[in-house]
Amino acid sequence: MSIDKSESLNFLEEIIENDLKTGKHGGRVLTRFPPEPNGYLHIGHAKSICLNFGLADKYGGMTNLRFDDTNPVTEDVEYVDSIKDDIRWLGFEWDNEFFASDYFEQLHQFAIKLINKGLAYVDDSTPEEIAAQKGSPTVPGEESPYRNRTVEENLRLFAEMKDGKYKDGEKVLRAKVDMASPNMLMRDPVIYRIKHAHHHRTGDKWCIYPMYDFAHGQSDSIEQVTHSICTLEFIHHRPLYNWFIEKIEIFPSQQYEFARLNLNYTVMSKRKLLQLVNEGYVAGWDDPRMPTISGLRRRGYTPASIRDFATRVGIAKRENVIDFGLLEFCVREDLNKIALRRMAVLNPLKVTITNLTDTFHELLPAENNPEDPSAGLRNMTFSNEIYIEQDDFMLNPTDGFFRLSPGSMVRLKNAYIIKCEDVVKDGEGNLTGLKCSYVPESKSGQDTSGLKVKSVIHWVNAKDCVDFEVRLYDRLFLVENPQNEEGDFKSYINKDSLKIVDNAKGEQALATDEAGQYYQFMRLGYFCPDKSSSKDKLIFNRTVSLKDGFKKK
RNA sequence: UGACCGAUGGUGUAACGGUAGCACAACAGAUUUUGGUUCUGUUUGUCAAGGUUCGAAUCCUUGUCGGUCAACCA
Repeated sequence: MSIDKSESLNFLEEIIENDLKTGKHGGRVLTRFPPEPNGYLHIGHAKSICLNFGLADKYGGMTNLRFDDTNPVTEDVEYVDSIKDDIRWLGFEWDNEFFASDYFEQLHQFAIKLINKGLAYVDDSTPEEIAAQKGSPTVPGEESPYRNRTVEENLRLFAEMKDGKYKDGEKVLRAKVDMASPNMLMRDPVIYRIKHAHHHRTGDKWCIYPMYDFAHGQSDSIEQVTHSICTLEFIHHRPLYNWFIEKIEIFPSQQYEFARLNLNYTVMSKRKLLQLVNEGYVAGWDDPRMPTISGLRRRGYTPASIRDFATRVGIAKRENVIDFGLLEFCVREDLNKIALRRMAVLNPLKVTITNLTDTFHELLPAENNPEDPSAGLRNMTFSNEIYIEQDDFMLNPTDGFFRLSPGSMVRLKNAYIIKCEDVVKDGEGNLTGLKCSYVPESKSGQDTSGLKVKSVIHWVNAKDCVDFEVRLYDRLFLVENPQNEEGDFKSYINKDSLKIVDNAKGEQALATDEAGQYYQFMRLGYFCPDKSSSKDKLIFNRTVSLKDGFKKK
């Protein structure tokens, strides 16, 4: 718990530091992360997780994980498990694991207490009638004809609701607040509804379930959460949150709101992400193009890079759209320090070294990571037949292209300088290979040739390289803000967001490295094995390309 | 024709009445056996109009613009 005056604080840190200073809650800080188990977590949740756990960590507090499972029809244990996996993978461990459904008994008692205080009533109106009673933001609501039932009648009816005497939708319990409030949420909100549905934890014990507003704040209060942090759209719920806590007379947790994360070229609502999954636009919640935590993990993002991103985007109350490039910056920065360097060629072009015999074989040492000498060296094999990248050769080089072209020289990374002597074409005039000579005295680290070349390119030994598949990903959407465009957001999906390269060639180490590595394929980008990759069929996902300093016109 | 929240470079975010700073992006240069990394430098900003004050991004007023709210979702 260090409070450094010179560091700038976000508004939540200011609130907490002020609470600490005034001794509120005896200096205790308790936050919570409250997902509903009805979908997978996404990068926006990661921001919230980092915020809640980060704040507790910074100020010596604790964080609970609480599943907000008050709607059994959309929730499932599959989601509970994935959420826990994702939080742990991000690097956080919660102090307590709770479920709002743990509190159904207490919540039920709270409802009875409100009825007894004349602050809640059973309403027989239909959903349409209730909606009509609510009025509109500019027109005050009108009271339900059932609003003034006696306490005894409300108690009896509510008990009958609980006992399953009524069908779904037949009756609801409403809080008696103020039908004329300018805040729509205060116009006698529904707090309990009948759902004869099986709950993933309480089974068939209940057929009435509390609404969000009647569960969230009370759950915070039961746990004695001090700082209940949520996103901006809940700001209108705060008066209700406080009203229930005041009327039920329980621990005064307080709600604070911050702006949710928006990322350009993607969507960030569980409902929309679910559509992409269900309608087959992506391969699943963990498709590497998805902004889900599981998708980013499969794509090759590191936990550290996501935490760093969550810090860099900042915490404030204004709407924001973060450039996807910032996420890419964060992952490149992390991967640059830890990724093993390997050589791979995505679009192979055969090169025959003319002044080397067919039996020539040499081992050449190569650094595993120039940013980290402790990563050591591995050997690459070299022979008279290699593959280079097609993009590294131009028959008629444009201005500023300083790789290989007829007559030019480049260095093969960690190996020798070669000179392009001739091109090989098939019967139809298509380029099928190159003939190059190598300079024996130009060996990497022992170069006595005195030659200076403008470029260094990657390569693999054609005699022992491994074949594999590479999946290249691009942004999922063609427009920056798909949900703000006309029509269906799915019509803006980028059809070319996945490109499969099935004839990539890699150096032998790729076949023998232990699983689960983060790689940089030299000059190409950062890659990781896909979860479907096996010894028999290697498959790599491109996490992100390297920054390209060579801007082609 | 309501209520609430917000407005600082292209994008984010600081400055808490006293020099508008930082990061990403962009651009230029240096270094480089990855056109990567690293390093240096440059461009770009306080929504508007009034007011308070010696002094306003900051306080006040009005306006403008953006967001949110009318699920038996969370």
